[in-house]
Amino acid sequence: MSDGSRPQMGQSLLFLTDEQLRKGIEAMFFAYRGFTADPDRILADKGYGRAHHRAIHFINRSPGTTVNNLLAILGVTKQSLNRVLRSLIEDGLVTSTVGKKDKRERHLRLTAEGATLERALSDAQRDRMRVAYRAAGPAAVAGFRQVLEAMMDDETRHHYAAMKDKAE
Amino acid sequence: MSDGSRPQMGQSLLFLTDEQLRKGIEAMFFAYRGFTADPDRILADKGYGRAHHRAIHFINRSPGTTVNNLLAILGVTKQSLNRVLRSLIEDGLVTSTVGKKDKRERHLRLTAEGATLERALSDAQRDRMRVAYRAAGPAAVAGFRQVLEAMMDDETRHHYAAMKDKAE
DNA sequence: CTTGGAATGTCAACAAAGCTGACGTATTGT
DNA sequence: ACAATACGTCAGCTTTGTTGACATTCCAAG
Repeated sequence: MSDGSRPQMGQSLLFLTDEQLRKGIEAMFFAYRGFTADPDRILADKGYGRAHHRAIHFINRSPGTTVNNLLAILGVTKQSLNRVLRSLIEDGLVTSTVGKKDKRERHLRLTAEGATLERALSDAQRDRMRVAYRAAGPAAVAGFRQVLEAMMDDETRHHYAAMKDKAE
Repeated sequence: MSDGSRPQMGQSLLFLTDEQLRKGIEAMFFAYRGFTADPDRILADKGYGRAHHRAIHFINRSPGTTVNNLLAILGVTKQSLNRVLRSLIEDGLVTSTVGKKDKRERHLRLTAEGATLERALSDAQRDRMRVAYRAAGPAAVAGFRQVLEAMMDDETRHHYAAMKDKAE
C-alpha cells in the first residue's frame, strides 16, 4: 500500500518503497542483535540475562526509583520483574528500601557491586555505539535518534523523553 | 522534538558523551519495542511468536533458501529453528522441498496462505516504519540506516549486505 | 565401492523471561 | 471503616533459546 508518493519533493518521498522499508526492518533486526551481543556475553558469565541488564540500567539511570515506575518503563508484569529483582537483591547488586514518605513503596538503588556491573555492561554497549556513531558521523547520529524516537509508541516516548530531560 | 540534542559542533567527538551514548542505547531499546509491537499483536492471535515472524520474513525474502542458510541469517540453533519451521509446515504456511541438485538440502518457500500472513505482518511493520520515516525525513533516514549498519557484527553485516544487493 | 563428513531431522532435557490468575499484607487516602 | 494502592509471592503456562545424543541421507574423496 505504498501510495504513489508524489515526487514533488524530488527525492523525499520517492524513497519510501516497500523495498526501502523492508531494508529498514532488516537493519533494525540485525543491528539490535549486535546492540545486545556484548552485554549478553558479560551477563552469561554471571548467570544473568537481558532482563537483569535492563533492570540494572534503569535503576542506575533513576536511583531510588520505585518498583511501579520501573514496571511502567520496562513494560513487563510485576511477576516477571520481581523474579529478576529478587535475584539482584539476593546477590547484593541492588538494594530495596522502604519508602520514607509512602511506606508501601520500595526504592531501588545499585550497590557498589551493582554499579560495577552496570559500568561493565554499559561500557561494552557504549563502545559499540561509539564506534557506530564515529563511523556514521554526527549528522547520521541525529537522524538515527530522530527515526528511533518516531518509531516508539506514544506512551513509551514519554518515558524516553522524561529520561532525556533528566540527563541532558 | 528531539532537537535540543542536535550536535551543533563543527566536527566531532564532543557529542560522544556518555550521556549521548546512553540515550542512544535507550532509544534503541524503546524503539525496538515499538518496532515489534504491531506484528506481535497479529502473531499472538494466530498462536505464533516472533520466531515465526522472522522465519516467514526471510523465507519470503529469499524463496527457496535452505535451512542452513536460514540458520546463518537468524543466528539460532537448528533445533530452535526446526521447531518453528515444523509448525509452519504443518499449518500449511511453508513448504519444504528436497533439493534437486543436493538432495540433503530442503528448500523453503511460502505457500499462498503463508504469503498472506507475511503480507499482513510486513504491512503492519512497514506502516510504522513509514510513519517514522516521514516524520524524520530523508536525511534522518539515511543516518538511521548508516548507524544501524555500523552497529552490526561483521558477519551479520554480510548477510544484510547480501540481501541489500538482491533487492536494491 | 567404501567410507567419512556434511546437511538435515528428531528426541530429551533444560533455562530465561515473558504471561495470567489468585492471594496476602502493609499502607494510604477517602 | 473501607477501598485502593504498592508490593511480594505461589502456581502454572508459553515461547524461544540452549546442549547433547543419535539416525538418516547423500556427496565426494580415496
